Amino acid sequence: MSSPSSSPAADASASRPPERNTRQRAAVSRALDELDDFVSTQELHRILTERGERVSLATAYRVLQSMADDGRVDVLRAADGEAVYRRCEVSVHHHHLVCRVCGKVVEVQAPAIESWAERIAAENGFTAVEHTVEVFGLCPRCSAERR
Amino acid sequence: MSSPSSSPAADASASRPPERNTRQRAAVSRALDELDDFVSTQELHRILTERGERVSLATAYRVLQSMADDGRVDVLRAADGEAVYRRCEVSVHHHHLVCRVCGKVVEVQAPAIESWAERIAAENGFTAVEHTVEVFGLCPRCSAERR
DNA sequence: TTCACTGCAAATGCTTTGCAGCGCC
DNA sequence: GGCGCTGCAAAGCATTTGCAGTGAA
Repeated sequence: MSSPSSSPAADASASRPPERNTRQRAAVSRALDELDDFVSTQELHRILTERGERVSLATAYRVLQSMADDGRVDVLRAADGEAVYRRCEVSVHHHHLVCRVCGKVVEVQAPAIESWAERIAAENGFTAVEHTVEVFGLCPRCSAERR
Repeated sequence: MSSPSSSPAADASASRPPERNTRQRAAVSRALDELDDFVSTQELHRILTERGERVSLATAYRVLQSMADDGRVDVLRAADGEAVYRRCEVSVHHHHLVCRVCGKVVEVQAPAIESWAERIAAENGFTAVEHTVEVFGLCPRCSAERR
């Protein structure tokens, strides 16, 4: 998901120009460190703006994209197609049970999933594994209203 | 994402207005029957047009969306955020192991995940469950290049 | 000094919507 | 006939990009 199939740059950071240390990149990186969940570029930009950090939306897009290309952040697609990012190696790992009608969210643990992901990745020779599991459905209340 | 091995048309849409049998809906449905893979609305529209089936793009979007709402098709998000659809109950449900550098994808089975999702949803009173599982890491080749 | 990085605004491309006419039930 | 369904064109939105100015190395 980081780099779509057709991407010619299969050899990651092979011959890419050096990266400069700018105020904007530092701000994005810092904000990601403080966030546990996935955020869209729009959300991250709003957060930065509210903090008084001046980073243009276009730059936020460019920074997050370059971080994703280097594998410094994980990328997912929200249900509505918006791209959402999260710093890798997150601390407290958990998953979400989300009501697709009212949006209610329940955090759930899944030790079984963790080991499954590790095993299946190993079987296919993958390393530096991360995973995301989202379960959608109708919460008790919305289930009742549908009836 | 796609409903596990549960009942297909589980809850017949509560109190939604009846659905009419139109040439356009039939054309979309027929086209989906003949397709094994996921297709975006744009692709489906192009296919219909090439066949001489006159269905506007807006209608294609509306029909696919209503089918998705009723659970008659599964919806996924392509890497670029485009929504892709596939008729349900066809192929086996599976998940993806994705390389975050080169984008390589390996399809994997996860019967354990299916039952786990069902169980955890039930424990919280959720119904009409669906889930998304994304596992990323570095594929064998990219793992080696990073060394 | 060099050239990657930024901001801004215009441009993309997928998806949604307002409206008026059409045709299934 | 009523009203859901269509087509068309006009938005909406997230995301990308051209360009010229700015600043890190």
